[in-house]
Amino acid sequence: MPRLKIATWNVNSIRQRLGHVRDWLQAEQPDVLALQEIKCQTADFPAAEFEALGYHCAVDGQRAYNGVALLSRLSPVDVVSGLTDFTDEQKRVLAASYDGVRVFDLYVPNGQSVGADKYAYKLRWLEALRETLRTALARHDRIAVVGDFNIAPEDRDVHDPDAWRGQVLCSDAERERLQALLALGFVDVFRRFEQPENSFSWWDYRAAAFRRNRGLRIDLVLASPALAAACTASGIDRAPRAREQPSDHAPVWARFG
DNA sequence: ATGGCTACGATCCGTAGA
Repeated sequence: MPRLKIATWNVNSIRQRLGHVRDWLQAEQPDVLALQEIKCQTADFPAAEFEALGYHCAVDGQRAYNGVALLSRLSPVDVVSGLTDFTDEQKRVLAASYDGVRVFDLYVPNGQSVGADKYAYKLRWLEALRETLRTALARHDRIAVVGDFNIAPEDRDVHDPDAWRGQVLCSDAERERLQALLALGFVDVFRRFEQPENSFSWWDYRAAAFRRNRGLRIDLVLASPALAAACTASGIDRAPRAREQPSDHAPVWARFG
């Protein structure tokens, strides 16, 4: 089992957040950093900036919305975009292997509101994800599934569970689909370790939500059984969220091996 | 008080996020 620090960060535009990401890479030295909402075409991704820091880039971008990228110390192997048997114009999934560890970078659809067309798309998308991961488990022992899941797994992942109950990101149907991933054997490694109460990974830009710690934990690191057994630590780094012009998400990381 | 803020791509507002 290689020693790996794997992290995920929804950066809400890589062009707006280039300085923050560069600083965080240098400070935290992750082996793999999965980015979501890069919001640029693949050709416009600032790959040279990261290559200068010693990172390889695998990118699946699109104009204005969505877009995912994997930054890594090791060269990515067997890079695959998208879910299997699910046609999608939206760039939300990128997978690659590093020293025998398969990493899936996900930007799960937001869903807008319960009952909306986008919500139905989100649920279908999560069902296709389950099939993709079920197939992957048959091929790979060590799998990390990381990203912006846009689902708060439990009430303790929500600053005000009563206000959020039944709302998008917290609805039973969404949580059931997340549980269906865990039922495949994946582990939410953050909860394998002692964590502060009210640990969140996203805070609304509005109403001073970060200062008041009114957030949700919706960015996750899931690990297959064999990889979870090698997990030694996991956490959320709130520091970048406290900076000027932050992403609304914080980086979430886990150490393996 | 059902909003608040930020980014995009188009303009000076609409779409989207969560």
